Amino acid sequence: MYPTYKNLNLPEIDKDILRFWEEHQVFQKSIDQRSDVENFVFYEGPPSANGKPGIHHVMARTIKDLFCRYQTLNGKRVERKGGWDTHGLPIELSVEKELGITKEDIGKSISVDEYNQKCRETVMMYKNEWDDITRKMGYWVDLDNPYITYDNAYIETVWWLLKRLYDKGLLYKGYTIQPYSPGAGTGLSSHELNMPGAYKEVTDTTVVALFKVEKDDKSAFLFESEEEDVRIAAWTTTPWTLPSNTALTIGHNIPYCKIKTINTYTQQPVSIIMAEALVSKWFNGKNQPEVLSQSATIAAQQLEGVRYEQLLSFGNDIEPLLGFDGQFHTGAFRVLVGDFVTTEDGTGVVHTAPSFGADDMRVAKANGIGALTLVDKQGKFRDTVGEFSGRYVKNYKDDPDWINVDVDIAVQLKLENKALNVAKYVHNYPHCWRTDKPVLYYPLDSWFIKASAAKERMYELNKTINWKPASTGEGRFGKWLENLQDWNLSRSRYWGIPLPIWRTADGAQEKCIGSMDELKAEIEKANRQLGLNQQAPADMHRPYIDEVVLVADNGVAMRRELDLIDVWFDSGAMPYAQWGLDLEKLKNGADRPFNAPFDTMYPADFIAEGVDQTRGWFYTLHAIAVMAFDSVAYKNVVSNGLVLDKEGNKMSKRLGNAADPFETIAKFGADATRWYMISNASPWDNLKFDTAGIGEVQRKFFGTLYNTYSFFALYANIDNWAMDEQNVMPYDRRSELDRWVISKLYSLVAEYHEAMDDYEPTKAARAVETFVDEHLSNWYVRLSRRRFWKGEMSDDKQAAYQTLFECMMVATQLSASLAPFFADWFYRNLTNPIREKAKANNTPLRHESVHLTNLIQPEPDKIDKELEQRMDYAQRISSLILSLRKKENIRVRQPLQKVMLPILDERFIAHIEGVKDLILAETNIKEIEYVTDTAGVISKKIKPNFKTLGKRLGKHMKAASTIVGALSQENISAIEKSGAYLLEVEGETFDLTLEDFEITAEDIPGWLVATDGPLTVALDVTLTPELEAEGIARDLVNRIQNIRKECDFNVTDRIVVTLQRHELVVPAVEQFSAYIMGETLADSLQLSDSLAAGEEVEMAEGVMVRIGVERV
RNA sequence: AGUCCCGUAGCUCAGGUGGUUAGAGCGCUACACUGAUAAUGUAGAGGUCGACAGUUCAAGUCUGUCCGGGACUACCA
Repeated sequence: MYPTYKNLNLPEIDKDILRFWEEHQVFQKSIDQRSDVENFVFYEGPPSANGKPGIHHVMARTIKDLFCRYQTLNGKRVERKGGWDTHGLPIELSVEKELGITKEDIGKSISVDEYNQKCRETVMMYKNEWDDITRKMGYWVDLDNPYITYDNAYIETVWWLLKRLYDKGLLYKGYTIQPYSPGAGTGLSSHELNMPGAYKEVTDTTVVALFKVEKDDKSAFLFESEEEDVRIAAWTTTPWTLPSNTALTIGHNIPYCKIKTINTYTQQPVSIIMAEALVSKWFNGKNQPEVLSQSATIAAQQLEGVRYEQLLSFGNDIEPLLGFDGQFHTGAFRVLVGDFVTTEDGTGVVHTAPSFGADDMRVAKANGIGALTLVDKQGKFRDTVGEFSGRYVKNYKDDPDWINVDVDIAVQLKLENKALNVAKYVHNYPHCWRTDKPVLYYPLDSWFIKASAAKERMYELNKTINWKPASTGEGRFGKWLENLQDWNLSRSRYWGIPLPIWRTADGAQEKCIGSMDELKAEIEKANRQLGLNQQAPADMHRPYIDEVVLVADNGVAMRRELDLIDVWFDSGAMPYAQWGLDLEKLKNGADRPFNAPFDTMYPADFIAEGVDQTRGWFYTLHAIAVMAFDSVAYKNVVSNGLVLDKEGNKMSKRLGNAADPFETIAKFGADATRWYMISNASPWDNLKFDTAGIGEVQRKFFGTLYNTYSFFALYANIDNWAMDEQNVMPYDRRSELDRWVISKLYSLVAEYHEAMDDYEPTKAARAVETFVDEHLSNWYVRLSRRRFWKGEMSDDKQAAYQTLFECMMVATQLSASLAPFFADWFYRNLTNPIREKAKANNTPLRHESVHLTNLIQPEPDKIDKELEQRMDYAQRISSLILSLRKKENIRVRQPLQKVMLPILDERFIAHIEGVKDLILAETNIKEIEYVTDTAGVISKKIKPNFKTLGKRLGKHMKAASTIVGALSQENISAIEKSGAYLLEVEGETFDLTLEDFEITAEDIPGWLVATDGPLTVALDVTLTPELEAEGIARDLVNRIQNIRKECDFNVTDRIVVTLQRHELVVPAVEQFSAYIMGETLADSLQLSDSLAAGEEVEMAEGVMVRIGVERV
């Protein structure tokens, strides 16, 4: 017996199937039963378990899961090792929040040891939620043996990779300008700077400062008289950097000029140099100085090298900077030329303070300029800055009495005739996401990976990766690679992988450690040489590792560089670190000394994450693979878009519009949720998540499949029918309709494989949906219903059952990757009754789960495109006829005598003959008559074929269109007959053939006509008494069936019918009683003059007839 | 600021290489069907295809410039 259900309950199915999978270890079996020579390699991007899973994780993991399941069904072995990302600032932050401490407490009120211990505990805070959502959404991933980035074995592999890069000369220590948070006491990564809300709109005091030009040979041309006061104007939004100014930078192609004016603050005459394009911005406006005279254009080259007086001098020495020429320089107060200067705002001259801007540093180093760093790491002026000493440049201490030093500097400049303009300016500025204070750009020592050296190779290898969508790979990722900067690896933090580099105090000697064995050997060496008694720490984290002292070749002690490495390196190292180092291979100096099964698991065939990982995980995987092994890390990558709320807003906990994945799945089931997410839009488009859409999927797709099954089960149980896999009726013995749906089915299989192989899950899901809904349910089943309930078992009935079974079976397989629960439930409903037999015979349905079966493969010879074309005609013609019936208000139960089809093409007749019976049955019509144009009754419409004619006629097309449209019926007939036409248009002639026209039948005068493209039908709506009687007979069948149903009779119960003698029904009973009795399973049909019992039903408008129905 | 994605019916989306009535589903309205019935069919209303230019005989489709939504990246003075 096939199980039947009252209604479809997807969440309930989830639970049952989940239990089944776990009890029978279906996931494990699905991997084990495949050979490991047919690997499909998947990498899991590790989530961090210190945040709760959201609906967007369900999206990302659905994509991962469905391709892995597809490949499994397709015969591949797909291992899915899970992983956890355990390091990084978010974890540190949540610990600090929980403990109520700040960075400064670490090492004071809490030891680094305790702090890291707390991080280790906290990182798995939501592991249970993650495990739970993983199960409930049906994501198959191995969570029993995950890789964890804080494990020693993982860290050791990361060290090995770093050493490999180190040995290739790709690691270096550099002094660079980085975003730095004085409040937090640490540098910030670009990732942190881009956290939501980091960029805030702030109002800053801006100054156009005036730098007095020193008169010498170089600058002499700027002076018209001995006493002229010539100054260069430069704009800044950070006046606190002005004391640290050591240069001015101009742009090479920017024209400059000199303006004579009166300073509005001091009323003194002054000559000001700035970009010509910006003069109008600062002069002649309201409250602005007036231009007294303007010089001719001054080229940047003339200004380059001009010297000026220091703006605010406090007697500090210029700090030497290592120039690009390899020498240290202390040059200062010169005009430089840089490529980053624009005339979009400011004055076309950039105030340059090398310590507080990356551009500034670069241009200074290129030109032998030194620096002044007059602000310390706490964010306050050093003691040597006169009246500004000790003042915080921003309110980093939350001091209520804090006074903005920018304003004081501006005031001083005004008084000293050194300011052209002081104003408030609103702009976006990055803030530290932890302290909420503005970031400082500050020179810091840090370790870099010379990613720029591998830029070309990364770009080249990227071209071999299949990106979905392609634009992300070429555009966002490709462009990023083209302009690749070195990777800042250092983080001055506590909870992360320590940098494995030891240095002597003078930095002259250093050593990079690549494994635990190496570390142990080096420790022993140090113990011997330095007389220490150290042991390798059991935990490779800080603070233990910091205590290890190694020894340099010259016998000097070396200490570890205190930095940690960027957590992004952790995740990018997972292809190797998830397996760990193989000590044997390591000893033998293998190129890739990683534990098995690394060699068969690299690179990945497929990875997927959100598009926000493009420059995150996708990059770090690629960068490490290219730099360490000159390889790609993955061959196919799907980057999915965001999940937004239904209004299109970003989901956030703060706004309360974030969908809870647990709630959603509990309410709609995992499958409907998954199906909705994938079928609604391509995964790389943003999804406007609306649960109404899940409901729709539930009804439309799952409901339809369920209905189809219920229908099947109802009759299969009555007929005691079961699939006999070893005795299948050949297709050529099945009906046209059967062969049609089989053809459609295999067309679907081909389309499905193509889409899935191309990583286009949306196309695949939609194709399955269309088949199930339109072809299987709304055509095949609807037209076949009668075959299932009519009479005893026959070949035709067998064929119908087998065909329907096959369609459902394949639809299940094709749904299994995306809707794993429902598909398995469906599969088991269909196949459980024959499982034992299938096992005995070793036939395909022996598997206990659809996820253990072998996916149906495309079989081109089962596809009959001609047949599909025929059926398409049948469907469209039926539609046309039904629409005519509707228009004339003739119910479908009322038979009609005939329909006429104009024939435009001889092949058409053959096509229609094949599906004639279906059309006649569907539309309740007796016969089809083909009409050829010789009958002269059809009026036709003619149009030029724009595709063929456009190229030939070119600009005459418009005129030709008018001429062709005006052709008469006779002209059209002539063209059809001769197949040729001489077109004369605008003085030119063209030889046209039949192909150059589109001729359609438009109308048959006197008939009821409808058209759809090339198809036209004309309906004969004449009703004879006999047709009317037959119509009434069918109405009677309908009413009796309704009564049967109301009385809750079984489908197989036999009845006797008594009918009130009414003039409307008498002819029907006289002529069609056998038909009526056959249809309603009636043993007798009596007319009665006085029927008191029974039910009164309406036979026609206002005509009531009494019908008595009794079970035998 | 740069790079990329998106903008087609009230909503969610289709619309190879440009070709003349721009489609589907949902929703709405009306009618029909009724041995799949919390399903199904037919019909109707609903579109200046984000805007403006350009290329072309012909643009939803190609090019450019904007506008709106979003993501990522950034050293912006």
